[in-house]
Amino acid sequence: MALPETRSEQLARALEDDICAGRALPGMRLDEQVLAQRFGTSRTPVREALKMLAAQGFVEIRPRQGAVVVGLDVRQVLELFEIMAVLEGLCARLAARRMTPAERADLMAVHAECQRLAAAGDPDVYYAMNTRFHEVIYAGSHNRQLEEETRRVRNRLSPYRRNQLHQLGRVAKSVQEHDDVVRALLEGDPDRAESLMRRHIGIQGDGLSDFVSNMSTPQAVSNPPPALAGTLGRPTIVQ
Amino acid sequence: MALPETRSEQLARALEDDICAGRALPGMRLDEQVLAQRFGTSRTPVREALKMLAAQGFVEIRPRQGAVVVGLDVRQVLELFEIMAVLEGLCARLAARRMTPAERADLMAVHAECQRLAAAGDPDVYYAMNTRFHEVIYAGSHNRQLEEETRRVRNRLSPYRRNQLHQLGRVAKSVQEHDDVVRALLEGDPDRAESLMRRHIGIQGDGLSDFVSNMSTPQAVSNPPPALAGTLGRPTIVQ
DNA sequence: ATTGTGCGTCTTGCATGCATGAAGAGGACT
DNA sequence: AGTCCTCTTCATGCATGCAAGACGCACAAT
Repeated sequence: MALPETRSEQLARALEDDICAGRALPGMRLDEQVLAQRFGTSRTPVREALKMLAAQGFVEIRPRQGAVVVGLDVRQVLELFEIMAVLEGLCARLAARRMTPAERADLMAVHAECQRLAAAGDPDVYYAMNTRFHEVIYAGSHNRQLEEETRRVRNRLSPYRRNQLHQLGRVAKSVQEHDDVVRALLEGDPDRAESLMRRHIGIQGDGLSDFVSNMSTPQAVSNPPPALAGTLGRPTIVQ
Repeated sequence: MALPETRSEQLARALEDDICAGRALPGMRLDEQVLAQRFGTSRTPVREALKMLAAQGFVEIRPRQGAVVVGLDVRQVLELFEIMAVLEGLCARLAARRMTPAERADLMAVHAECQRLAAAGDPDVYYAMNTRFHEVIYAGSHNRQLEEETRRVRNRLSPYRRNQLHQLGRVAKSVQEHDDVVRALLEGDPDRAESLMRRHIGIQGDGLSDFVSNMSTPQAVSNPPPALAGTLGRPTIVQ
């Protein structure tokens, strides 16, 4: 069954992964030849992969000037968070109505695991389980398009979220908010589930200023509006 | 200033336009060579354009089997409408808080024009102005990412919306709903604006059954899950 | 010292060539 | 007759080649 995957798709996934995982930092130049050599192919599939990533907003291709990992400034990140909040909110709303008993059990299990890891204290380990928690809810929406869309926005934001949980008390707060969401979901209350999830994702009140001040951690070369992107945070040549 | 546009970008825009405008119907085969000839280029930029469109969900590329315009089945269309509703809802919410006086004036002008055209009676003419109405609200959100995202989903749905307004009384209803939204926007009531917009976009109650029964108008070759897509609505070879 | 000009180098954008794998036609066999 | 198999044909996936545009540097002029 395993449908054959073309090189360009493999490359696109690999590069997207590099970006999401923070191995390719915003502003980093993606040289076609270098990538081609790195992956042992010609430039053609590399170019196709870059085009795909560009179409999804992960990289920016300036004609005749090559591709760089998109660097979002504070404003753009906040914009994406606004989107993320409603998408995840919709996931929760739909999940409240549509999750099967098996999915509900799954949710509870993952949530319990989250609680356990939160108590354990390592934010990075918690982060992984936190991701799974949200994934369960995406799936629970029974809306594939929404699932993909939400995941895509999440991935675009991921370089900027890594450190979010390292703030003091953030993990505990996160898991508490999860708890509220889970309750609403299991009670089948779509309105409350949506509203709670939106609050959970949205950066509000203190969270906002905390986030903004901690942001620009991944050397965010602001690039699109000002035609600089190479003046201050000089596009590091990728290995 | 006019930044140079590469062939592949031109092609991508042209093809997306063909799809949105219904000139390229769902299920239609997009032959690389034919397109290359049609646009007077080699296959390379055509391939890159197709990859971009694939990354955005407009076409589907099955390895070694070429690209086809994505055909959405009823379920997928409804899924996208669910997304669309919250995205447009968010636009309205943000617009209610953020629109400048000039933008508000713009909104009123376009709305008035909508009312005029609705009374005039031609659904297709109204459709164009209706699009502008929504665009004004996208812009009013002052959230570029949201604007693009919403427009993208809208475009994906456009082949399936064309006939929606041809239903008896739909135009009148649409313009009435606009009126409610406008009122909430101008009063600066984000909650109401969002909620009204969600209802406006969402297909609910009668709207749903009406829509579903009228759907599958563009010969929607359901393709992704079942590996057929070529059995019933045989991929028409594009000119 | 700073700014403007010209050249050289390099990367990108696109064209072309070739091999692999898929769809279809035709025939043999059940 | 229907089914399976083989062979042919052809489109796709990828590699390579080539020209144009961008960047950097040196040098000259102010």
